[in-house]
Amino acid sequence: MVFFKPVSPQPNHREIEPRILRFWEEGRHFYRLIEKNQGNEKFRFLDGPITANGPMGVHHAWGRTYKDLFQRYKAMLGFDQRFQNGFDCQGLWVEVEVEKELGFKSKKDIEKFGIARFVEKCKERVMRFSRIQTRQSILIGQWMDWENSYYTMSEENNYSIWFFLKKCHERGLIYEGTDVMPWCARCGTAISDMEIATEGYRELTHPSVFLRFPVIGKEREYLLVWTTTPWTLTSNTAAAVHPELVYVRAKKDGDVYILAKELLRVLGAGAEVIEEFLGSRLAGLRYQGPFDELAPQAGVEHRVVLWKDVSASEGTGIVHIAPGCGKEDFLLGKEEGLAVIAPLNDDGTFKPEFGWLAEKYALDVTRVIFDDLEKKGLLYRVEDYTHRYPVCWRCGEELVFRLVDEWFIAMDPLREEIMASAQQVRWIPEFGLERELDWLRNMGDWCISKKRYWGLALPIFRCGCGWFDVVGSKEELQKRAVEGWERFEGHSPHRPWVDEVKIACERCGNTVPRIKDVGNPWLDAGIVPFSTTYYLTNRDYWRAWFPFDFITESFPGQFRNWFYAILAMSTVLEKCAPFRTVLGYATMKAEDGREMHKSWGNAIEVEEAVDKMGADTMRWVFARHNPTQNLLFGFKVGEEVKRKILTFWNVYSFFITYANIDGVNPVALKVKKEDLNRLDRWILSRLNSLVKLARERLDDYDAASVALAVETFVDDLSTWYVRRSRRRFWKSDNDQDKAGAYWTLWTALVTTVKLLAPFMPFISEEMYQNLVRSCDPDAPDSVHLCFYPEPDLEFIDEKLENEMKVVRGLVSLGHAAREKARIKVRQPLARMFVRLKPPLEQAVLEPYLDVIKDELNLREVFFSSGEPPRDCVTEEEDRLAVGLDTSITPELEAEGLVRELVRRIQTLRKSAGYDVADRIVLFCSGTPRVQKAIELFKDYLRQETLAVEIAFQPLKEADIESEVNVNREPVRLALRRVKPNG
RNA sequence: GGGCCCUUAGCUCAGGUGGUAGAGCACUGUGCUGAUAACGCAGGGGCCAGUGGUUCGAGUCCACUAGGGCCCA
Repeated sequence: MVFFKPVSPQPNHREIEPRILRFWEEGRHFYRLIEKNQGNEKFRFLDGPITANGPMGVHHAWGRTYKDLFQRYKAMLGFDQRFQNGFDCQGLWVEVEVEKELGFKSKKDIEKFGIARFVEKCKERVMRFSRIQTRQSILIGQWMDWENSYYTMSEENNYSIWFFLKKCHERGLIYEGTDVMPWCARCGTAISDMEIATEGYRELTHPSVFLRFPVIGKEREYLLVWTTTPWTLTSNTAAAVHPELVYVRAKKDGDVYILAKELLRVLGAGAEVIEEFLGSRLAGLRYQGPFDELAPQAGVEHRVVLWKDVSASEGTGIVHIAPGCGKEDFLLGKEEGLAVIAPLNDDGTFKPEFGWLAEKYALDVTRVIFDDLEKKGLLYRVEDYTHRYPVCWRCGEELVFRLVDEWFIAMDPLREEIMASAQQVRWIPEFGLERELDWLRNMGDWCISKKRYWGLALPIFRCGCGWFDVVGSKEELQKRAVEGWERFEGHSPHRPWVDEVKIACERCGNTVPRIKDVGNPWLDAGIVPFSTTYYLTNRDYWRAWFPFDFITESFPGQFRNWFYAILAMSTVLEKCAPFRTVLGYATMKAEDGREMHKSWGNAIEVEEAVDKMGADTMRWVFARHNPTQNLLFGFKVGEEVKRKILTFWNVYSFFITYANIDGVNPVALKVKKEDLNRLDRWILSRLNSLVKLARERLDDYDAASVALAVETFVDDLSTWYVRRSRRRFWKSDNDQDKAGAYWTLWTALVTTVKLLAPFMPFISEEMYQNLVRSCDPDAPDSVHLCFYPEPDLEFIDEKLENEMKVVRGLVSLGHAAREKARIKVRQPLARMFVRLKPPLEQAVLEPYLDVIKDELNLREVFFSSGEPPRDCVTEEEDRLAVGLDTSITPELEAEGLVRELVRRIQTLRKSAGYDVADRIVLFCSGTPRVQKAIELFKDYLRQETLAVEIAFQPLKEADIESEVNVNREPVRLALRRVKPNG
């Protein structure tokens, strides 16, 4: 009886993976897994939300592999889990893409289109891509409760943030501040530090200008200053010098210039130093500003101030200060009480009061400013300057610095608490903690507002009288609403609907609208430890699932983003970290070591990877990689990994082939431990050592060590266990030795398949169905419903494993000696001498003699403490030496000849299309030498070729005939299949 | 300017607690031919970035230098 489905020589992922997906869908295995574990001890995983703003990339698949792997592992251990996936929905990134779809250029286009319609478009886009990402995730084998994914645009999420902000307000942490912020004119919004530092700089070349500020009260005497942002000169109110730096007055072409001595070279040749002095002497010096004729400059007194941050490494050592146009300038201006001029509208154009510059875009006026300075005689020199300049991380537009009113959460009072939370967490790798603490030490106040449309509606209501309050819930809003509730009711808490609601000022009684701003999107992602566990509406549920045991995300960026947001928000709400362990992984690059870019042709899409290499292969590439290192991903590494999988598949295929021939049902095998031979016990020891390691390493969230150990094990299984055990499967006796071999190989395969299930869910399911379900109807009907293997310590025998290592080393030397003597393994040899490495006793290796003799085709192996006989071919390594006796007797030669013959006949069997178990009649004729060899090894020949009869007369009706040379002897061969007759 | 990580064979990477360098790919030779559009074995190829230290002994621990990456200012 045949138990197993025949196996193709190679796994076809294109056929297997979709079939297994259908199998899971029809069998509802995922939901049955959840039900099976319900009520057990919990494993709490929190999914960091993926931005649902485009198709997923292969780098997402890396993270999803970890997420799926550890959740599957914990599920196989029986842990109760939520399996909730998350989508990040709100924010500028979505708006930018929708604007592109609609062909919009600026915020005006959005307002014209209508905020309500625009917001609906944003929602639609998110829904579209969340569906696409879900489909992609299923393709890579991720098991999640897809019907129950969370969306950060949900009411639960938005109102939870309201609650959080109210908590902050109760602690007095929320304030409106005026600050100079990096500003994207196209997007019309400030860009926060968090966003800018991640990917917000580009190497750019701009024209820079040296210009002169006339010193008041002096003829033809000037401060020489330098700037790379000419538009900011319109708002200059001061010039800064370093108090301890040496400055000079230098004469050039009849004019006198003041600048740092070290930078005198910018004046060019012919400058003559009149005087040297410290910068501090310049303090208070008054000068004429470059754009005093503009209305906003009226009444502004320009003077020199002292500033320690002035550098003498570039420019002139005198820094132009415009407190309305630069962050540092603004701080300095505050200290020095300087006038603040804010020149730009939110679209980056000059305000109307800037005369001839009005409505011109700040980054477009460089030329006209130079011309104007030239006309006024203030221009000294223009030169190109290359520097890292901030750009909008979403739309790529160059940023300007703009004085704005934004809302902040004060972080100083929270800094220590959040740091304490961060220290409660186990960071993998460990340096993660230092990174996070470094960020926490240096972080500024959290700018939470954005002057945009699609996002969290900040629940801040501010009255013209200066009073403001934060509303903490929908219910509170309804209770306090004095206007517009009916127009809002029934809508999601988004713009424009929520803007209809107005409350009363508690100070002056006026009707107060919500501020127009939406929230920073990291608030959305930061609240999910609470919103997804119903913190506000179901405390019992929250208590059961909070804090989370595990999160895993890509390190770069997340220290200041998601890790930061969830730590900060959880610290405010519960004074603790919301997760216990975080596994971080590095950055994915293309195979050529460069970043993946569609335009460079080195980007790989998820679908393409799944189609070409298979989801399992891709997952294995990820799982075996050291997560702290950048991963170079591509089809080359895919091919390498595929071959490792193929080795395992070949062992599986080998087992199935012979188990079917023998009609073996492994479950019914009665095998006692005494039936197992040394190789069986060896591979079972290796197997159980592997299981033990897998458990230990996975419990420590270390998938790579397990994957690499599995690869080593599979190599041992294939190239040593199976190779040395083949004959036991081929032979015709169905004895206990054979049963032991089948049982051992089956056990090794099934256990490994279960070990691999979290790593490669498809192929392990495929193999499990055939290896286990085919012969054991009582077994769970999916490998993912099985219990994860437990090591049987009884089988672990370190001594045996070490001895086998020596044996394999010895065999390796034997092969090397044969190689050196150029005698193929097929030719039997009489003897090999072995000199062991001193502490090793010959008795220890005695039991392995058969294995060694078989592998090297030797009659005898002799151990000795001395050197091997002189006429031997020797090989030595690490004080272990072998000597091969290469003399070939006629009898040995005859045996070699028959072996060669066997090989030829096997090839013929194959070409004739025989099944491996078909019996044959064999015709064989040749020289007397051949005839004699056959006579001598007749039994061997029959056994190996499954010949029921060896004929020396030509066959009638031969299936295949051939004339060959065997060891230079001509031989005629013919085969005929024997019809099975019951 | 400060902090963190990395630097091992031509390429991609392994190398707990310090004890005479490993794998896969590629290359060369070769074997097997009942796992065969596979597989095995063998070989060449590394002063483990450099320099100092600790140690009987350092790829491994410490310091510094150089190159690469990330973060902060």
